[in-house]
Amino acid sequence: MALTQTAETRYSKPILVAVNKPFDDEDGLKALRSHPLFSELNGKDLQHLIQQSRRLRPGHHQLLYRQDMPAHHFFFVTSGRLRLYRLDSSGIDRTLDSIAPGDCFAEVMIYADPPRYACYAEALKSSEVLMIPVKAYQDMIESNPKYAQAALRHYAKRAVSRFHDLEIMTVQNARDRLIRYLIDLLPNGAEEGGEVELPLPKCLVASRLAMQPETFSRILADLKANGLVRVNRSRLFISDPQRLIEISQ
Amino acid sequence: MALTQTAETRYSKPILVAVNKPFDDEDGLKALRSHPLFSELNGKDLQHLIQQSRRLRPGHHQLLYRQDMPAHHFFFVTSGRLRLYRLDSSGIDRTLDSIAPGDCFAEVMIYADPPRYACYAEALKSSEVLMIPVKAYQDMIESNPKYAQAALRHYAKRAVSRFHDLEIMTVQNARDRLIRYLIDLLPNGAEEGGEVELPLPKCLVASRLAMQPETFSRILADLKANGLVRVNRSRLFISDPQRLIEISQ
DNA sequence: GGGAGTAATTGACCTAACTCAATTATTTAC
DNA sequence: GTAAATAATTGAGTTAGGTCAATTACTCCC
Repeated sequence: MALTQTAETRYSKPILVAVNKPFDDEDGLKALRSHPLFSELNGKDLQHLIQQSRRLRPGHHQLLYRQDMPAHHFFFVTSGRLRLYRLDSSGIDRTLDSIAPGDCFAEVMIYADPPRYACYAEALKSSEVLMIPVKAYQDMIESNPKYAQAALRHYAKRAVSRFHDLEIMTVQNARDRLIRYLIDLLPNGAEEGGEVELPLPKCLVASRLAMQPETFSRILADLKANGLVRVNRSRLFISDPQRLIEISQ
Repeated sequence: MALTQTAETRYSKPILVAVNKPFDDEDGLKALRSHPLFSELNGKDLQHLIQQSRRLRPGHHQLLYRQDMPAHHFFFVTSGRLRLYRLDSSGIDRTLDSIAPGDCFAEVMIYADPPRYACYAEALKSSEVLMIPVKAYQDMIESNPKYAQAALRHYAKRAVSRFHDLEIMTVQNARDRLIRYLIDLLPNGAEEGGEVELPLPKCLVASRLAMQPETFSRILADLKANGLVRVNRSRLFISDPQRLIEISQ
């Protein structure tokens, strides 16, 4: 596999630059087709888009882009796990989002002006990612305006979901933020209990929720002691979400 | 002015229901035309949209909608000041955004499914707001696909800006969140100093930044004592943003 | 313009959450 | 498979920021 390495940071492995490699994976293609940004595309347009894209296979801690870099591509994940984060002047690393297979990321930069990445993106384990040129997608939408409807729905949904993330962060205490975060991970929300898998290692969930790893650990230990969650590594079992919500009044 | 009052809450004045009233205000129309969601529309389409819309004139503490209500309209502000907030189970009120003339709000709900408002919206002073039926805007875009481009740019921008808001909230200490917030209010960012007006009363800025009003007051007093900001009511003068950033390492 | 209600400030006190440190698990890399 | 690196947990001590309370300053009405 032909890869070249460019710039490096003291926090992560160097940025990965892919040499063209066909995206012919059956499962990957299927996943792509089921994403709202691509599901409306006809076979020819999708094929054309894929031809202009490149496949990346970043490993653990490998950077895909860094904040403030010009954004010429956006990404679709077919396997693995990634995270978005920012670094402030004192080098503190703040996790903003986790990315799973089937997700798109940096896609909002398609219409940013100037198009620069708003954060860093790194793989948390070996992943496979399709790197799509912004221009290719834009051109396609422009030449086929009916595609814009689906994109519009996607972008609006993304804005709503960021708004929701923001809402959690206005909760003033760490315990309640964590509870809100866990409830959101449940497939049916607060409706019924279930098992959830933390999408990030605990120390990064802590960072995402603006608390220290020690605080995260203590809160979780306390919820466990009170029979509110059962913990097995990064899998949590929540039998009664309503009770969790009650104690977070 | 013909208005009817419906449901009420213990937090705000009742929701305002407008009876049709033409939107023929020169300045208002001009403001609307300069918003990305409307600037591309031709005169006829814009006129048609306005005809289907209603004008509201909410007063202080008047509610425009409440969270979880079905969202049939979105809004454009021509004068005044509003805020978006959520209420949690214990009745704590968390401010999520401030809205100024020239802004649109609840517009992301156009493509939500199901379309329900994600928060409350209330006027902070007498304001004038255009209430646009979601369906009217959707129909117009669908019949005129080239309009979708501008909408797409707007939605993407909105998603980026929510992401940025989220980023501030991952900052762990109250002082640094406040500093980041102030820098963002400066017209040129950290580039050069200037005067900023808080878009919300101080107690609501505190709520927006997940801190208590007392904490806000103390931090601001401290920044003032250190010559970092000069304070005059809700107007703050920041002469040296770089110094502010430095101390927030 | 005066009174009611709300917002802002300040002090004293307290506690949630941070820091530092040491130990034990768990991953990752060779 | 084993060593090295990283993540998680737990304890002890400290502090930022929350809480409660009292005072002052605004703002919005009538």
